Amino acid sequence: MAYRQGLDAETVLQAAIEMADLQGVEQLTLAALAAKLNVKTPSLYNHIKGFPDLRKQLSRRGLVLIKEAMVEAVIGKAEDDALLAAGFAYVMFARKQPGLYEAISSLPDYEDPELKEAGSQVVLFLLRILEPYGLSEEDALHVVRGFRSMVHGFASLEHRNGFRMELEKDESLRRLLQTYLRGLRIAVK
Amino acid sequence: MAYRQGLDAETVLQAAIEMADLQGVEQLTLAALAAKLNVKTPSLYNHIKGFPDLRKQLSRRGLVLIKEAMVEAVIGKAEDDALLAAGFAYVMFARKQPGLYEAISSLPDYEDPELKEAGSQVVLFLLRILEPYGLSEEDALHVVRGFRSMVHGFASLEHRNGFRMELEKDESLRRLLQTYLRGLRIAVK
DNA sequence: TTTACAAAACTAATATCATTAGTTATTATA
DNA sequence: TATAATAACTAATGATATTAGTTTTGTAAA
Repeated sequence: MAYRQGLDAETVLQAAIEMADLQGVEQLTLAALAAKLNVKTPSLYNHIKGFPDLRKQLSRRGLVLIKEAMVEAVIGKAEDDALLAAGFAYVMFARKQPGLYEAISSLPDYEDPELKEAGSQVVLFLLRILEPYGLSEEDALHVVRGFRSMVHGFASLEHRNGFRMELEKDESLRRLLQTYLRGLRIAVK
Repeated sequence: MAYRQGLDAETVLQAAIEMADLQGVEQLTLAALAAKLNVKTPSLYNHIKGFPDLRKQLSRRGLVLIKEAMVEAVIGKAEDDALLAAGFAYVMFARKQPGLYEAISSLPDYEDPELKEAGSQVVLFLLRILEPYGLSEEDALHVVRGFRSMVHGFASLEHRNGFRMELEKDESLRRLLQTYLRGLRIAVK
């Protein structure tokens, strides 16, 4: 009805994030998104390149935010404390923004330069936390892979209700990370 | 053209698996599947309930097969050796049948009874391997969650090219599992 | 052997998507 | 004030899954 709704790219992205978080990234369609924004579907094309592009933007935003959450969480912490905090921050993010997290983990094409860059930031952050451990570069990279596998696997399984037993989930995560870190200490020292 | 193509539910499922493994589960559509089977799309409905049902069947078959792969891998092995072998079998399965693995990890609804059952079989299998460790039931369940997180996370990241550094992937997986198992030994003994 | 029925394929139609082309109204700028 | 850029629109297209109804085929009963 009203021309000039006042939309811009960021507003569209925010609405998409909200919709993904609330109803799952599968339910995110341009049709539903346009309706939410009181606009006809084709109007969205003034602000996004298309559906795949929107999905990519979600992934990128998710990667940036999850890294920021980890950075915030490790303030004033080092070594095992920092890794534990970073791991919990990662999983908490997935809980709080499930749609955005789904967007990260169901990536369109990871070859995209912007996504590559955002992913690298996560890796570089973890490498910095590992510095005090005095690992070789190769060793540190293996640890980063291990850490990412643990937290992503945990968040992913939790998100799809993969943990159905009556058992405290935070405790499972704490034990997973601490058991790994304990093993790491022995390997090192 | 020819009536009576000789299709049945299993043939349709196999073709779907093949298509998912070859081109990714995103590319799996009823239209493409019907074309591959030399049949019109609506004909598929004689053998499947619909698209969501087909996806569910893929997930279930994947869960069954990945559990069988782990069972086969641990023959003649126990404790750490068995867990390591099971973990590698899990990841190898994801590499060999990427579409089927995607189907497992992008599950539609995990609340479905058949999927629940298939998932439980995986958990029960892991619990049996953990028996010799003499853990309490609660401890064992935490370990199962940890193990599943590690291998699923690793397979998932690897599948989407999440590991971009020049670094042997099998070695990363071996270190991840062994580091965790080492930590577990200390916690226990 | 013939007939009847169930099942597997079909055609046709609908609804929901994303996307593109072309149009109109609004805002900003020259 | 006039012009240009832009954000909305309508209309149309092609792909998708799904349903309804039809035709053909295979099988089992009479």
